[in-house]
Amino acid sequence: MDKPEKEITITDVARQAGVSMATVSRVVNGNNNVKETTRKKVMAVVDKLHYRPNAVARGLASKKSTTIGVIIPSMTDLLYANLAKGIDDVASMYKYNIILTSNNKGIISEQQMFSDLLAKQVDGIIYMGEKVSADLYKEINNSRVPVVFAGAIDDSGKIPSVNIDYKTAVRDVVQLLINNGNRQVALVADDLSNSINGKYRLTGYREALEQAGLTYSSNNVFETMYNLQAGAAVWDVIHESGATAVYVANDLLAAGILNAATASGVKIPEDFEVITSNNTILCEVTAPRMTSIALPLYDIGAVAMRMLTKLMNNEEVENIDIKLPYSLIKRGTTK
Amino acid sequence: MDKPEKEITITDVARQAGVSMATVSRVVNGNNNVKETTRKKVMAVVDKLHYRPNAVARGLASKKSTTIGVIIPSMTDLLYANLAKGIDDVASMYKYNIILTSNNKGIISEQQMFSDLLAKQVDGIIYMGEKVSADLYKEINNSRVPVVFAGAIDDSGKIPSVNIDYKTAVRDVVQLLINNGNRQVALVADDLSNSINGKYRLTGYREALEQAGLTYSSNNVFETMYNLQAGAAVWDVIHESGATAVYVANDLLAAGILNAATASGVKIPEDFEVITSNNTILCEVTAPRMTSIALPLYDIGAVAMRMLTKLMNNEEVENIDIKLPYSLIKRGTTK
DNA sequence: TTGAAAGCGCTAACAC
DNA sequence: GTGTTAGCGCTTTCAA
Repeated sequence: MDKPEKEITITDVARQAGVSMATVSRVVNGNNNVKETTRKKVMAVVDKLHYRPNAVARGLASKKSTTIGVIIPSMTDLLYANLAKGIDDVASMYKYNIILTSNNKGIISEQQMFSDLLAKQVDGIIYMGEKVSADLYKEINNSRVPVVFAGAIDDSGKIPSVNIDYKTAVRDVVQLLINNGNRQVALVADDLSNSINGKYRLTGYREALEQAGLTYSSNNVFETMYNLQAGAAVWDVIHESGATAVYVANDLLAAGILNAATASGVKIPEDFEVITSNNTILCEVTAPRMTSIALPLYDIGAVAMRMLTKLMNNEEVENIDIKLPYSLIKRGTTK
Repeated sequence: MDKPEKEITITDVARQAGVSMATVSRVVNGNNNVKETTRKKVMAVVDKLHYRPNAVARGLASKKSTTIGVIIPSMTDLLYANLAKGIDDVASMYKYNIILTSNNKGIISEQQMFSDLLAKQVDGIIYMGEKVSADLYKEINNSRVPVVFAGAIDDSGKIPSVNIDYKTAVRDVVQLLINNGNRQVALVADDLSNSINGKYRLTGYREALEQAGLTYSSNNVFETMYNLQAGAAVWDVIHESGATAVYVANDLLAAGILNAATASGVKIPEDFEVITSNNTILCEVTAPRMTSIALPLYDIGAVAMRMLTKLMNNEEVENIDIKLPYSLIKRGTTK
C-alpha cells in the first residue's frame, strides 16, 4: 500500500530525464521526430516513475478526448446489450473509451443525456433509441461532433445510421406464415409509435397481406407493455381473434405469448405459429425454441462504431444509410 | 443546421454579462455567494448563448471528473447487465457519468483497463469480475481513488464489496434438494477456479451433503464451458452419473441442462430437479420455469455505487463487506 | 532534433 | 459579493 503522495506528471519526467516537456510529450505520443537515444532515455524514466499521462489535461490541450458517448435505451435488454457489445469491441480496437448513458427511469431526457455527453467533450456519439424527439434532433444537428444511429431509424435521412431492412424482413416472414396456410396472422409489438415498428414493420406486414390477397385489419395488430406478463395476456386476445400465427416485434413478448399458448394446451407449431424478431438467447431457451429473424446485432453495433471512427477522422464515408443483411432462423415455432 | 463557429466559453459569458469569470463560475456551480440580481443576469446570458461548461477543463482545474469507471466481464451476460443497471441508476442520481469497459475478447487485461480508467481521471471505480489477478490487486492498492467490488469477492478482505452469502445460499438449496428425496445431487459451474464458485458455492454444497450424512464425491461436480451447448452436453453426463437433481451456478447453463433433460424425455421436476443461481429473465422463459436463488442483482449494483459515492466524499462507511439478503424463488423445476 | 512558451477553459485561493 | 490571478497537466506552434 504505497500510495504515492502526488500523481507524477510530465514535468517530473522531463526533469528527471533532462529534457523538455515537449520532448516527453513527443515520445509518449509516438512522434517520430525524436532521436532514438533520447527516446530510450525518456522511456526509462517513464517506466521507472510509472508515469501515466493525464487524459483530462491532454483532452483540454488537444481538444480530443478519445472517448465517445453511447446512448442506450436499456442495458438489460438483450437487443441493446448485443449492439453495445459490437460497439464496445471496435471502440476498444480504436482505443476509444465509452461513456454509456441509459435512459433507465426516464428521469433524464435523451436531449439532456446528449448535452451532458457533449459537455464531457466526447469525440462522437452513437445513439440507439426508438424515437427521436424534435429537441434531440435539434441537439444533434447543432452538434459539432459526429453522431451515428445504431439500430435506430433517422426519419430525416440525414444522420448516418446502421440498420437492417425491417420492412422487407417482416414482409418475408409474414409471407412465410401465410404460405404455411395461415389465413389470419397477428402482429404484436410493444410500441407502435416508433418508426421501426409503426412505420417499417407494420408496412411490411400490410404488404405481405396485400400480396396474398388478404385484407388488413387493425383487429389483428396488438400493442402491449414490454414484459412477459403482457405477452401472456395478449395471447388470450390473439387466440380469441381467430389468428393462427403471429409475428412479434421482440423476443420477450414472443416468449410470453409462446409460453401462454403452450400452457393453454395449444400445440406449437401445429396449431399456432410464432416468429419473433431479434434472435437473442431467449429464442434458444424457450420450448420449443423460437423461429426468428436474425438481426446481425453485434455487426450493427460494430459497423456503426467503425463508421463513427471514420467520421471522427474526417474520412470519406460513401454510404450514410447502411442496411446490413439479415436472415431467418427457423426453429420450433414454425412448421 | 447552424453549427456555431466556436464553442462558447466562460469568458464569453463573463464578457457579455459584464462580470468576471469567477462570478460566472459561481452561478454555474450553484455557489450561494452571489447576489440574486447578478445571478439572474448571468443566467440570462448563459441561456441566450447556450453556454455549456466544458467538463474537461473543469476536471483539470478541480481534479474531479464526476465520472466513474466500471469494469464488467460481459455486457451481454444478464447477470452483469442487471448489476450495471443498479450502478447506472444511482450513478445518474448522483450526477456521475460512467465509463464502461468490458473485457470482451480478453485482448486487453483488466489491469490495463484499470490503468486506463485512472488515466481518464475517474473519481472512483466499480469492479465486477470473477478473478482478481495479483497485478490487478497491486493497481487497486496503489490507486488513489476508491474501488468497490460488486458481485465480486475480495479474498484479501480489504476492498469494499457488495455480495450475498453465496455459501449459505447454496447450502440451503442443496439441503432443499436433499430433503426432497434426492440422494445424489450434482453441482455444475462454468468455472470452478474463481472464488464465488470454487470457494463459496462449492463449500456450501459440501456442507449440505455433510449435514445430511451424504458423502461428497468429485464425480458429482461438473465444470463446463459457459454456453447453452455445454449445458446440453453436460446433461448426459449428469444423467448417467445417477444424480437426480442439480444445482447450477448460472442460468444459461441451467437452461441448457433443463432443455436437454426435457428433450431426452425426463420429466421435470418429477424425475429430476434443477435449481439455478441468478434469477435472470431466462428463468421465467424456460418450460417449466426455473427455480432459482434470487440474487438482488439490481440492489447489489445500487448499493455498491452508493458506497462508492460515500467513499469518494470521504464519508464514513461503517461496513466494508456488505452481504445483501437473498431469497429462493420456487418455480417449476423443483417439487 | 529539441526547447520555450502560449494557451486549452475552468476553479480556487486571495484580495478588495 | 465580486474580481484578479495563478495554476491544473498537457499539446502545439514557433524558433533555434
